[in-house]
Amino acid sequence: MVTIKDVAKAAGVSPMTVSNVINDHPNVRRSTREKVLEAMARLDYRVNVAARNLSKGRTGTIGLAVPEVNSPYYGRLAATIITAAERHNLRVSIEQTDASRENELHALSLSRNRLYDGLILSAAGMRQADAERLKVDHPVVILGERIFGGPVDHVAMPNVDASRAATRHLIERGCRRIAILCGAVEEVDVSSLRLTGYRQALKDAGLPVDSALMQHVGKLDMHEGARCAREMADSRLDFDGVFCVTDSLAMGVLRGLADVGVRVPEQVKVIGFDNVAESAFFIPSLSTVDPDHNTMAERAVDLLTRRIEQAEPTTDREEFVSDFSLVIRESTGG
Amino acid sequence: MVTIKDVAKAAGVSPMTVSNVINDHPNVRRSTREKVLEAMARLDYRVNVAARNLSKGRTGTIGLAVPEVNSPYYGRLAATIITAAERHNLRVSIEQTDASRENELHALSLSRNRLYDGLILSAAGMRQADAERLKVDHPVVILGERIFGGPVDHVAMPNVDASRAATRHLIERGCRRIAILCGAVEEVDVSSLRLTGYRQALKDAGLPVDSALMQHVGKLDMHEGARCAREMADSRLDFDGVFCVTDSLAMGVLRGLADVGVRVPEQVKVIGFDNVAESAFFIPSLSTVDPDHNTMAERAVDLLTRRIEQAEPTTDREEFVSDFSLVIRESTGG
DNA sequence: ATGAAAGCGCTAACAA
DNA sequence: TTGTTAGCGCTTTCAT
Repeated sequence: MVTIKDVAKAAGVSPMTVSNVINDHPNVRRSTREKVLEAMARLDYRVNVAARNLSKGRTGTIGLAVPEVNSPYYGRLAATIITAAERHNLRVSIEQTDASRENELHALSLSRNRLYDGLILSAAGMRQADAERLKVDHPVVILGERIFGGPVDHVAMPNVDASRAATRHLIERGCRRIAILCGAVEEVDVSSLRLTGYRQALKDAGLPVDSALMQHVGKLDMHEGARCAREMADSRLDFDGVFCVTDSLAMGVLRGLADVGVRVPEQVKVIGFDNVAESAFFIPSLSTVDPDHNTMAERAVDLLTRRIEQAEPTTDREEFVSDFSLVIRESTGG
Repeated sequence: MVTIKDVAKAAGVSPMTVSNVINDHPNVRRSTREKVLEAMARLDYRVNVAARNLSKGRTGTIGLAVPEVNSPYYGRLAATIITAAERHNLRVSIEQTDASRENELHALSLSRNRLYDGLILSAAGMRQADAERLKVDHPVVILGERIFGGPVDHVAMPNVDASRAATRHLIERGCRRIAILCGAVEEVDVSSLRLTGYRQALKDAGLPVDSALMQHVGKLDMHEGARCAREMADSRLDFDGVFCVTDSLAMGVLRGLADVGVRVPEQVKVIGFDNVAESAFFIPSLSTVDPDHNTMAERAVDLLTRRIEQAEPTTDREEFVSDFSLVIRESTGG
């Protein structure tokens, strides 16, 4: 293993000078720099990042805890975050939490073990009551709709407004009996917030809010969407529109409705939330809400790096809510 | 920051004893262990992983270089690898290469920087001629169909056999003019190998190999699949079956054919390769090849950890090819 | 069973 | 501009 000392010896300088060259410090004479670079190349020297980290008290890595990386939504999030982190010269280590509270807390403790310089936690299992657990000695940015006003920076979606807009769109397209597919509604989360927007839109339009039209599923995935859609149709529930709180659910619904011969958008119109890549290619293509993923991911990384680089901890907290836009496709009549 | 020394002082023992406790070494008296554990808890001590890594010459992290994490195929691969690595107490740091040769070589150099204990490289840009570049001083496992017989362990898919089986399936379902959608065929890669299987199946069945039916696209993604399918239909190419070398391409093809009013499977049958999650939910659902992702990912991690743990480097190399199965769905007539 | 010494490879702070 | 010193927090080795 070639060390900085070996290079120093080979170049006839001190280890410190080699370090200065490696780190592009200004006070190195051009000729010295060249000598050192030549020696580095000749010996095929590589910095030992562990040693540098120990010395600097940094790891150069941030953690990203998401429920699962293999989903259109979190996959895209992870991809964007990795790319954004690269620009700050940070690597991203991924933790899959399976949306469990315990695993999310575990990810927090890993960041406390100084494995990461900071953690981006996409909370899906923790509750508002766990907010205090976010107070760790390393920077944390939280993503998602489970914890608001916590002790750390937070990036969220415009859940209520966007859901209201999505539902309003269905109404404008003539739907009068609009179902919503969401998860269990116990406390503040994706489902409860989007349900609120849905209710608001109905109220705005003077439509009744019928609890028979609120369908609660176990997981917000394609399987559940398909199953639920088939059940709704089989049970002869009267509905002409469906707002799904995620695109995965919505794609499942499209499949489920096709299974039982319900035509979309002629008989039932469907809209989702997330604008995942596949939604444009589904048949029919899926109308949806685009919450500006890129900005969200970049904002999260920016907030985190700001905290990492900031010398003294401060108590100000930033709450960032992204913009959104409606993407109208075939599933609501183009 | 609480260090091992602080704990030692608090517990009235030496730092070494604390270290022994942390690492579950046997030679520690029970009472001593308890004292130390108590002190650790009281001071809220956390090991400094960077320091441990420097000392041990390990990082506890492996690198995973994939073209992009936000694709159904690589997302699933990443998810499975992260889970498998967890079982070995390894974290996974993800590098996105965008399938570029340069970025893949860069990932190799990062692993040389001792950032990772080892690297799983899903090669999509490197060429057979680059095989020698895989000879680095840290363990590497290569995934994919670009480099065979290189200097490192290799995990691959049963490309030729599986493609042959997929094409044969189309023939058995009555197709006689079967198109193939693949990328540019310059050297050994996904496209060339699967094209070989396609040719073999045609030959087996005594069908002519018509180069007009071989469609080459730029990227193996949904956009290109849709575009190509529309062009094939618009150009009045005569075909009654399509074998797509990836599911992403195939989902695009389903969309493209729908755009121009071609019915699947009645007029044209379509089969893909990968069995990504979405393929079961597409309308029509997509027949495809399932290459046993889990085994592949686990095998890759197993091979890598074996190398990491092996004291002396050896020159034996393992070439692992996964099993496959055909998944028959609506797009080929159920 | 426990501890002392040395060092992993690097960099911050200061000295020359 | 360059070099010296002194660690970063941990583990390995060897002594006790």
